[in-house]
Amino acid sequence: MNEPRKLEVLRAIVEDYVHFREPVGSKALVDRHRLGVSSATIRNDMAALEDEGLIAAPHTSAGRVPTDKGYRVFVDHLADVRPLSAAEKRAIHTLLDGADDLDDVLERTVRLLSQLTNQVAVVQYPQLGRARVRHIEAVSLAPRQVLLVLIADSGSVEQRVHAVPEDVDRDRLAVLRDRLLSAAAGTPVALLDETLAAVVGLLPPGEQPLGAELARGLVLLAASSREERMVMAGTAYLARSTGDFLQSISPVLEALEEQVVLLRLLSEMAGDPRGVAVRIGRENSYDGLAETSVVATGYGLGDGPKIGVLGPTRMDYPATMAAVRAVARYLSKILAGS
Amino acid sequence: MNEPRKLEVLRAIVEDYVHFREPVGSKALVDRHRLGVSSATIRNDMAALEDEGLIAAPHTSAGRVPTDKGYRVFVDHLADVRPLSAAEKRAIHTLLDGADDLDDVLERTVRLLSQLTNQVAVVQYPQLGRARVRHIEAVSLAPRQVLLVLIADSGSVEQRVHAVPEDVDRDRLAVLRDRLLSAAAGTPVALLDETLAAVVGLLPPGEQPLGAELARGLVLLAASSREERMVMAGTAYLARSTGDFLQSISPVLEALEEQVVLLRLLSEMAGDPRGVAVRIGRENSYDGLAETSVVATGYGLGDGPKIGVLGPTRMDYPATMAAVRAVARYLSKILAGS
DNA sequence: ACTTGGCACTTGGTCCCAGGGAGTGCTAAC
DNA sequence: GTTAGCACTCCCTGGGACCAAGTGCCAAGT
Repeated sequence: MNEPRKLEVLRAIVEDYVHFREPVGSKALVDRHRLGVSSATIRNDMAALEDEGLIAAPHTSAGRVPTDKGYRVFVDHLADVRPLSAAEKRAIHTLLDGADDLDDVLERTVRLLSQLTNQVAVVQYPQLGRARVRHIEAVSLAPRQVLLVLIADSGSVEQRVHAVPEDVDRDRLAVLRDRLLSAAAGTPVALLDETLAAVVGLLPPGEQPLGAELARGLVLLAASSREERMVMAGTAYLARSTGDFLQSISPVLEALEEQVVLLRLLSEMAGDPRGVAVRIGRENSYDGLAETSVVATGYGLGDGPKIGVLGPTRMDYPATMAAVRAVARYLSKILAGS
Repeated sequence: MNEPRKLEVLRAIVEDYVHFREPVGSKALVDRHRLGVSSATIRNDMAALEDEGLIAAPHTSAGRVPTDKGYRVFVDHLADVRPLSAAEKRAIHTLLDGADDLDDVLERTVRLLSQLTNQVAVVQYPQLGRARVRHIEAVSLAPRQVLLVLIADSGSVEQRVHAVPEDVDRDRLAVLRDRLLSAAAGTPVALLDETLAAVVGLLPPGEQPLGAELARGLVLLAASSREERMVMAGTAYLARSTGDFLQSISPVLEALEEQVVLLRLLSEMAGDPRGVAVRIGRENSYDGLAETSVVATGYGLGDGPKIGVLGPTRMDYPATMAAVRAVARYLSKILAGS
């Protein structure tokens, strides 16, 4: 058995199936690809591929369709991430330049990615956890209400009104805030807890309860934002990838609303050597996504927040991977610059 | 012709069609409702209703289906808003109590409404425009970067980092902020523009450029938040209302993503005497929503932000209207209390 | 003036059947 | 290891018959 050719056949099947959206047979294969052998030979190869579980036939006399495992082999061994076209690169630049806010940047990014891939795109907000504290603010609104603001060097700003047990005036609050800020500035948000606890211990006894309460509020703030939000766009594409896929659109929409599910999914996705991680069909532990693939990668520093695309397993992996990677890179650049 | 009975027939048709999701014929009608007359009589009534454009037949030998106009008459003259069941009321209380944040409240509310109606629910954020300024904060982050925070008595907090043309130190900024705040506190956010302009004029000449810049930033902040956000939940229900409706799910999803469209739609919706506004099918100017109805009402004070539900024209209007109204009332109460 | 039973008519849905097409697996020969 | 040929399987399509549901209308009844 000719191993390289067999893989070539798999590639051809995947490409044709993605393109024409219907099972592909041996004859069509030799017609459309220069495989240099006859359809009978291809049939033998296909039988072997089927034995290995890489392709499957919906019924006896239909062509073959790639299985999740088949896509996996395709993605791992056969797909080269196709570079974007010049027009696409231009689109990225024009759409993303001129955004101001972090919110605005993410919003535009996710729309862009969705349009590039014709699929649902999601992007995770930068995690405060990995960022460092840039600024802390505490403003007294009412006698026992304090507005706490936590600003990270990732550019994100979190704020919440926090109730405190005793009345505080402006000046007292300002002093406390300065103490907390000078201790916390520059420390990773993830360590805010210990850092603040240490400072509170050094406060004059009379100030300790209030200080502790403020510290608690700030830590809560950091935690509640680490419990992550995300933005998404392009849900309409789900409905447009009609056909058999349509029955399963409802669970997918549910998954998209259950942000917790999605967030876990994204954070589980380890980057592969080429920098883009792919989860195919049932590889996603979540049942509602059994017929969907997720292509994602991190952006920003380190193994940061994720950005990705979600679509039917029958998707154009090389193109999608390229788009995700390109957009993630550009996004990283923008965030680093601002 | 017996007018009251004709309307009764219309009601029966609407109810049955909503219930069984298939065209309803004269015979089925007399079987399921105590109309007291024979099917032939009903046929005559139905012919009349069809002449008036209130119902239509998909094809010659099918039953009749209400038209948009038919639903309109039903909603205006035949539907009494059915009170919620005790269980539903309990659900509202348990789900909404215990929310802290404004974000959290709205999030829970929209989920709740979606579950109550089995449809897509949307809620608009409170508009800063109608609220009054409670607090203004300006924090210098870097030499030429100031974090501006605007807090309204509606409970909403808007913040953004704003670039200023000259270096500012803490104290100078604090003085400026106090001037701005004391002038603006209590004025409607919508009038922030003029109010601040007046104060800036009274500043010492050296402070005017900076003051003007801060004022500009605050006005921008107010404006950008008035340009409104919204939360939604239950998109999965769209897909579940399967059938002929499914083709049109894609435009609906698009409309939901185009928040601008939705926001305009909601704000156009004038309350009707019973306090809940209904837009049926093509009454929505937006094409993508030609087969969807929107049931909405305002919450909070006056003709405030809107909360509503969106689903197929073939929906249970009385139940939906009741749910929307009940949830809106409870939401108002919660927001007023906090 | 309504209401009603009866009846002819229309039409979509379903079931069945046959034919065609696409594709496969296998075998035997190259 | 490759290829041609062939029998076989199975889906899809279209046509035809049939049925059920529903209508519109008319003539008769109240």
